[in-house]
Amino acid sequence: MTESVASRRIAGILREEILAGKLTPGTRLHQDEIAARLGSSRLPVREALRILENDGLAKTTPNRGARVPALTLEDVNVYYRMRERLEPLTLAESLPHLTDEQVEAMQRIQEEIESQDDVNRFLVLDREFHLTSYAGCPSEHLLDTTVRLWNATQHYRRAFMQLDGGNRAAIVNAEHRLLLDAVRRRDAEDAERYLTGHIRRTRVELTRHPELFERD
Amino acid sequence: MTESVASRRIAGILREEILAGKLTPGTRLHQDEIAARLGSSRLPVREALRILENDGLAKTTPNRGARVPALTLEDVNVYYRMRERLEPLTLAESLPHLTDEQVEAMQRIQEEIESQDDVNRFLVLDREFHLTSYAGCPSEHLLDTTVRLWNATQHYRRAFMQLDGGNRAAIVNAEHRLLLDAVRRRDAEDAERYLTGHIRRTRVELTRHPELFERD
DNA sequence: TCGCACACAAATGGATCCATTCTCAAGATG
DNA sequence: CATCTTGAGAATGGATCCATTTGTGTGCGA
Repeated sequence: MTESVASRRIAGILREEILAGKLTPGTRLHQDEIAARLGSSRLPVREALRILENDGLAKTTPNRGARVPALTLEDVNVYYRMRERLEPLTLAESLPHLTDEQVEAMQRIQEEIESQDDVNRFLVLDREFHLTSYAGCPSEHLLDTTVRLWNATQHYRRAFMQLDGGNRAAIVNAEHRLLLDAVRRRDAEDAERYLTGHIRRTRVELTRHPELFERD
Repeated sequence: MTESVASRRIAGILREEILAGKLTPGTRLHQDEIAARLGSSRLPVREALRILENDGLAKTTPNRGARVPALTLEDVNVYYRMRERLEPLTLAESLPHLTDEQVEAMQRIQEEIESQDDVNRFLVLDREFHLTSYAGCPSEHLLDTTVRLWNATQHYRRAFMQLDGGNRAAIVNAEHRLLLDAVRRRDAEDAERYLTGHIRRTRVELTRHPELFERD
């Protein structure tokens, strides 16, 4: 068993299911059902739900159980503006510690992004591209916070891409190319600028589609 | 009973004790001892520790229990730089929704800050001053993240103030006055600038005292 | 026919008990 | 004499059982 503690194992499984889109916002997370499905008692499930709550992937109400949070347009807008401010810091912290191998990995990921057009594959690769650029960040807490923001908004990125994903590939690729070049040069100032613009443009486009979100 | 759920009640009590300095970084959090002290079984204590972990006020290692995290100078430095980027956003979001009564409350708090010189009282009032300025923030998540950053660094602010708190009161008061004036004018640009400077100056001074932190 | 109330069912919260893992110290062995 | 091993004690992790709360459905009354 790779993960010795059941609660972390269960949290990991549920996290993957939520990020993969199998559990969508609004879905009720029944303790009994999850415990039976994953072969444990309800106790580690309860702890797993707390862990997911920390990740922003579950929201529990006392005596009323847990759900995958359904965000409003305003919620997602704020998440993205937090990302615009925080992720450039994460990247700047990471840059000096990034190895040449990691930069080459980003290069290969970007090439694969440009050579295919499956939406779900893009989501995986895009996440990998950016998280690789943060891999050198020496602050565990900053990195965790960054990943949390990615996770909490993952569903809405997917919904947006499935809406009209293809026609913006050229813009994304140009942004990634500029970002990658700045990273390769270890130029934090340029990298921060391109990253901020990348996140901001995505936010603006994403919030043009109110139909993707909960009503207030 | 004001708090119907035991785990939240216990988490609240422990949070207060940590913020008040009764439980210092490095302190081991024994499930049995806490359960006995607060009159419950170990189960809600375990959930409370998870809740505190989300707040950055506890860190649990599988099979080895929980401790109040002891931060290094680099950790606190990063926390503060996250604050420099995030809190101006929180304040800008809050500003349009702040009531005149809340601005007056900030005024009264600042006056009390200037009229006394007890370190612990200052810590409480300073926290109240800033959190009041964020009270209008419509995004629960952004506000929670902000409070988390405050909580996680609270101990080191106290240690710093107890070191040589008094002689910097004039600077803090000037910064607060400028911030309060910008808030009263609902001037987000000025408010963000003064707030960023306030946090940054505190970080620079704080990190001049490596003796306050864990060695790496 | 509509509305309120009571009751039953289902899900979560908490307590107790058992299993597992880690720590630490004492003793044996090279 | 140092180091590795082993075992006892203690603390955490997990399972089962019971209590409490919530939500829903049915039946009675107006």
